[in-house]
Amino acid sequence: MKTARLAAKWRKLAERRCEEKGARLTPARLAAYAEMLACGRPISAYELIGLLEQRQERKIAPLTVYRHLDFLMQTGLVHRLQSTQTYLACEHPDHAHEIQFLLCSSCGRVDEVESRGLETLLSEIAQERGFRPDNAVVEVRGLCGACAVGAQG
Amino acid sequence: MKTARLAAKWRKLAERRCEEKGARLTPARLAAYAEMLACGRPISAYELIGLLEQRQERKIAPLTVYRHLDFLMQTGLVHRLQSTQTYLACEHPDHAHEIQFLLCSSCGRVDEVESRGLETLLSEIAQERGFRPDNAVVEVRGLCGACAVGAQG
DNA sequence: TGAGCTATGTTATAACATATCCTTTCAAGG
DNA sequence: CCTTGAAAGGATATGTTATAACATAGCTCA
Repeated sequence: MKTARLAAKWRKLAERRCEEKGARLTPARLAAYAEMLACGRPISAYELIGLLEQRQERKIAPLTVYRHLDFLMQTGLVHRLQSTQTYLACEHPDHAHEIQFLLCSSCGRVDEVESRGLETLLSEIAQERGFRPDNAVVEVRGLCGACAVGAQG
Repeated sequence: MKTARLAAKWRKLAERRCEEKGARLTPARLAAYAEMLACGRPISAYELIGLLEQRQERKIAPLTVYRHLDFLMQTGLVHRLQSTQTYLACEHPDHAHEIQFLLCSSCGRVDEVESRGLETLLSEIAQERGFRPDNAVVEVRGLCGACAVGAQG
C-alpha cells in the first residue's frame, strides 16, 4: 500500500505504541498515520479520506477512516480537536498525558501544551464541587505569535 | 405562539439582554429560549426542533432553530458545549463571562463553573508562548457528586 | 408610502459520523 | 498444511449536525 513518506522515528514510535497495547499496526493504519503526520495540521476525517484516496488511487469509505482514527486516538498517536471536529497527529508522542491546545484562528496552526499546573487546578475545581474528573477538553482559540505580530500587536 | 412556561425572572432577563444589544426578542426566539430553560439539560439542535414542533404543532426547519440558537448565544442566554455538540440555557445569566463546564458522563448533568484563577492561568500559559487568546473551551467530563457516590466513590 | 433593515420561511445540500452486514487476513492449534 | 476464530477491512446505506441560497414578511423611520 502506498503511504506518505514517514521518518523512521515516527514509524518506530507507532510500532512501539502498538506493541505496548498488543494492537496490530496494519498497512492501512500506518498509511493513515503517515498521511496525518505529513499533513502537519488538523484535518477533518473527510479531508483525510481525500488525501488517502489521492495517494492510493482508490475509493475509501468514511467508516474505514473513522476506524483508523479511533485506533490512532486509542494508541495516543492522534488527537481530536473537539471545537473544530478535526484530527491532528500528536506532536509529543513520547508520553501519554492530558493535552491542551492553542488554536490560531488566522493561520490554523495548533500548539500542544502540557501544563501540569492547569491539570492540577482543574482537579481542584472539580473536587471542590464533588466532581470526579475523567478527562478534560481545553482548547484556546486566538492568534499565534506570528499572526499576532502581523495583526498589529 | 405557544411557548414553554417561563418564569418572569428569566423573561425579564432575556428582555434586558436584548435591549442592551439593541436586538429584538421575537416570539420565536423567546419560545426557543423558554423551551431550553424548561428542558434544563443540554440538548442537540434537532432535539430542540422536536420539542418546538411538539409544542407548536407545526414543522420547523433546522435553519430556523440554528438561527435562534446563534442569537441566544450572542446574547449570552445559551451556551454551546463543544465536546458534545449540544446547547444549554445559561444557569448564571446575570453576567457575561468565560465559562467552564463539568459534564457528568452518567446522568448528563452539567455544572457551569466560573473560575477566575483558571482564566488567569490559561492567559499566562498562552502569553508564555506568544499566543494571544480570544476564547477558551474548557469542558471536563467525569462523574458528578451524586453519581460518583453511586459508583462506589 | 416606500426604502431599507431585520427576521423568518423553504428547499436543498454540505459536512460529520455510524449501522449493518459481509469478506479478507492472519496467527495459533490441530 | 489446514481449519478456525478473532481482528481488520470493505460496501452500502443511513443518521446527525450545520449551512447555502434565495424568497417573503413585517417593522421602522424618513
